[in-house]
Amino acid sequence: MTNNDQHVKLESNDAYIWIETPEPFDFMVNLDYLQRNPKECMYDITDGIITRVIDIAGERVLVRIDSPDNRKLRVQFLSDASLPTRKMVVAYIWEWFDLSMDLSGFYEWAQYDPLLNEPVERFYGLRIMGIPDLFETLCWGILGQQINLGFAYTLKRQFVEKYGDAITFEGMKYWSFPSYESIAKLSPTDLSDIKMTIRKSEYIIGIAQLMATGQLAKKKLLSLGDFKQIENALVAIRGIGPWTANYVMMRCLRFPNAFPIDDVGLHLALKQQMGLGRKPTKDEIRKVSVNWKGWEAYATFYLWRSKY
DNA sequence: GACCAGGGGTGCC
DNA sequence: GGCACCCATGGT
Repeated sequence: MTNNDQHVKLESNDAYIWIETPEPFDFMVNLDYLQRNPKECMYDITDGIITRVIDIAGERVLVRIDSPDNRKLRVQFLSDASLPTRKMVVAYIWEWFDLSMDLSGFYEWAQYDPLLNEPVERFYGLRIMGIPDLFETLCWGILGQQINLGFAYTLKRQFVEKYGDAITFEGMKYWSFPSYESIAKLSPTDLSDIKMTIRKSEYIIGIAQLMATGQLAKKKLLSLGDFKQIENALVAIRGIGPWTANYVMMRCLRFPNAFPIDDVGLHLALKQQMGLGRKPTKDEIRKVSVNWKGWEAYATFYLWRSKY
């Protein structure tokens, strides 16, 4: 939580907080990823400036993030926040942009990989933009199961606007994700009016209940340590299969070797990069990903970006 | 009206 | 563990 202190100048009366980012980092490339879908409801991006709420243990802080030099992150606080809270907001942003990850080991070989050399050059400085909150990641993963992304964003927006809270600033609403405490109290039919299937409602409410009782928590998962143990613990939960487990380990738990191999987006990107004319089989994917050795999550993320 | 979409559960072998 | 089958719902 404090490993980023050395990169941050923090004084309580500063108008801005600056975050030094490690090489390689390209703010615009990461911003382009965040802007991949106009239906996104968890933040606004206008003229290269991100505005969003960051939830710190129930305290909702509205911030703006930009980067005049495309390298350092500039954070402006639009809500009053104590110094400890500001530090936690910075830690959140640090994690959001995956700034603890040393990418040199990835670029070292990826620039020579026949499927990755193009994406790696085109998106140089891209990091896996994560979802630090476990409940939000799990919900997003389940919402996205077996439906097109456009509809998934619609579902998320309806879910957030019905059960989340908003801060209004200069006429705009900025949302925070619904808490698992509030979702744990719902019954599956409560969500049917926002076009969520009963099955998905059951999954999400069940997970909210596991988190509300403390049986499921990010720290608890991470404390298991071993990759396979964490994956098994996730898959044991109803509604979480191999794809969702690896998706969560990739975007929330920050395992660079997480690999959602069943992902349709990955399949389509590989179809294009491999020039197949059809989606690759699982065996073909296993074959071409042998060299990705421990960087499967980053390989997947760059391939996702490549299919545009 | 097919077919597809950033899958998962269940039952069977 | 691997496989077939069912499940829902909006987009195209």
